[in-house]
Amino acid sequence: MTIKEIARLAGVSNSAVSRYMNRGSLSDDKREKIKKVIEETNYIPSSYARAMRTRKSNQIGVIVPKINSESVSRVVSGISKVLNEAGYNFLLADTDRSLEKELEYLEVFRQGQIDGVIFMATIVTKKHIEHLRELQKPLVLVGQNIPEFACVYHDDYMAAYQMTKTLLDTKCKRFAYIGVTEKDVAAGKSRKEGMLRAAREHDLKEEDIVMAISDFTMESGRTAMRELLQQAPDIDGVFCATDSIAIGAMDYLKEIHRRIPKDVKICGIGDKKVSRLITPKLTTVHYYYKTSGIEAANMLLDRIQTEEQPTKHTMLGYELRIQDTI
Amino acid sequence: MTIKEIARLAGVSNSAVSRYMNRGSLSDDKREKIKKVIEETNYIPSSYARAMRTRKSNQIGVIVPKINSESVSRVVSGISKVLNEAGYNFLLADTDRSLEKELEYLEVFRQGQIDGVIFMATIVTKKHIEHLRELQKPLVLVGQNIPEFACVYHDDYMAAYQMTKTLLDTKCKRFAYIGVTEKDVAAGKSRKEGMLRAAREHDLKEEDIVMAISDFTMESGRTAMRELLQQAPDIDGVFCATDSIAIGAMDYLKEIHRRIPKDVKICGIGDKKVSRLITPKLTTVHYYYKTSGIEAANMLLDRIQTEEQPTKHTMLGYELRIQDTI
DNA sequence: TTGTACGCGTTATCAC
DNA sequence: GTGATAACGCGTACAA
Repeated sequence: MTIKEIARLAGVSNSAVSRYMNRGSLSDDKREKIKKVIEETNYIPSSYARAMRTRKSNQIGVIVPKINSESVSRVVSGISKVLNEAGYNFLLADTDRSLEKELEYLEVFRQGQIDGVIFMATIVTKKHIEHLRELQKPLVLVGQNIPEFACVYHDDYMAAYQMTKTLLDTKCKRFAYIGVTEKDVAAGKSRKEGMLRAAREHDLKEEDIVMAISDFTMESGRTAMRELLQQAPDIDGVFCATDSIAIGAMDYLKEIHRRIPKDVKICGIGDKKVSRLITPKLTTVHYYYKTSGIEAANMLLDRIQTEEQPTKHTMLGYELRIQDTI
Repeated sequence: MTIKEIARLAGVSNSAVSRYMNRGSLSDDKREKIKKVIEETNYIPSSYARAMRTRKSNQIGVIVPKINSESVSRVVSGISKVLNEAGYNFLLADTDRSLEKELEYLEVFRQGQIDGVIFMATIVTKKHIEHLRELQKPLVLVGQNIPEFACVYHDDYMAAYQMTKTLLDTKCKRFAYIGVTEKDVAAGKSRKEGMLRAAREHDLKEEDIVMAISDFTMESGRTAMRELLQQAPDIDGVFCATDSIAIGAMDYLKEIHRRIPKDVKICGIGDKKVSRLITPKLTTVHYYYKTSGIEAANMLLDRIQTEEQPTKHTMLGYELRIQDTI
């Protein structure tokens, strides 16, 4: 069924049918005729032709590092909610934490039928910046603060500062930090710097702090904890850049029968659901992941609908969740 | 940049450029000329025009009940892997467990630029069947077994049977079951029936079993456990249809100081990551969620590429994970 | 191998 | 308000 056939069957012109489907401005009798024919034939306009003609797909590209991760899937859930209500669909690109795949998808989305892109960033290289510039489509970053582009992110620096300060206030003697690569500015660099500020305020020098770099898995957090203890067996306070790391570290501490929080205090960032299920309950920082997805999607829709927008930066707050590991 | 302009700049015809972009059959000198012009101009063919012309979008629609759920996000991760490697993108539709939204999305995907659909089903009503029939596009269901359509699902009946049997073999006296609505055939009906078979084999009649219906949340599992204990305080064995329910139930049991597994034995299905993190570790059944996503995506690609396929049904096995709650 | 010409289905433009 | 017609950009049958 094409618009042409409908027009023929209804005894009107193509344009009349097109008007019927879109705005209006049509006499009532034609409207009736067309309505009847369309109902009889179950006519559906070709979204292919429409997209080609209007250069609008109503599709958003969403790039995420790992969909089967709690924080990411919560962000996506927020994005989904907003976009759907606005009549948009979205293509999900899961990069499995591969920087190359991120670049590839930016390219795919640049070439494809995509009205805008939400990019949940981790490590942002120069190449990333170049690709983002070349995108030439409305864009919002989630999770990282890049001045040049519109962003939604959390206050990692202050979150880490407050969490560390709270930990150090409990007067632990030997303080350790397990972070992630500083190439990830939000989770790596900012959180480390926040932690360092709190340490300084407690008269700790950087060289007094036992530190390790982990990746985003529990297993890696576990290993880091083990290695730190070999280096400094008297550790009695650990701040971890993420909950997964903290949970992995706790797992090891339990295994070697260190009591938490009596022997070792520990805390993280992210407030994963499991934090409240394990024993003892992990002290952590709540992040508004779903909200950040909602904010990002709304921001993107703004940018799509009204051009010449200034790049907006939205920084979300956080909330300390003091539980039983501190 | 259009194909026409490239042709003009290279001094060849449109079709030569088109041939260059697609198959080949072109003299080397023209090939060179075109290549040069394309590189200079950064020409990218319009995916809109191409999609319209070929009626292929290379886009798959994926409908899921809740993306921020561990099992669902694992399935999606599997789907993503396969589709991306095959050069497909996918639109993710998160229905938040709303049956209406499922129907809406089936309609959106029917009308839209979609080459095929993967539908992760929960409750399949007659309306669903109708919509699925009307879809007229390659389709694979995940998680439910509907004879009429291609499906990938787990052996819920046997998984529940084996898990329950193992639980009852530990000789608990008062057995309870917390399930989900039987409208969900896979998680509700099949698991219940598997459970019942094991119960019968242990000479338990259906009326001897204390039962409750929960939804898919921990909170609901917690409530169900509390209510069951009011009804039958001597419960010493609980089989839960999902891990989330079991974890919620455990949370309540711990709160009222029932020892697990000494006072009450408990187990679930799904093998969520957290099952191994809580104390005691939950005995459960491992499901191959990511694999089911991979299988479904491969099956769909088959159906897209070769028509006149018989509807295939793939049932995946499972693996008992006997841990500390039994 | 190469180029011409047309079709895909819609929306936009412009006369009436 | 209405209808003919021109784009939109690509792929391809067909003739050369």
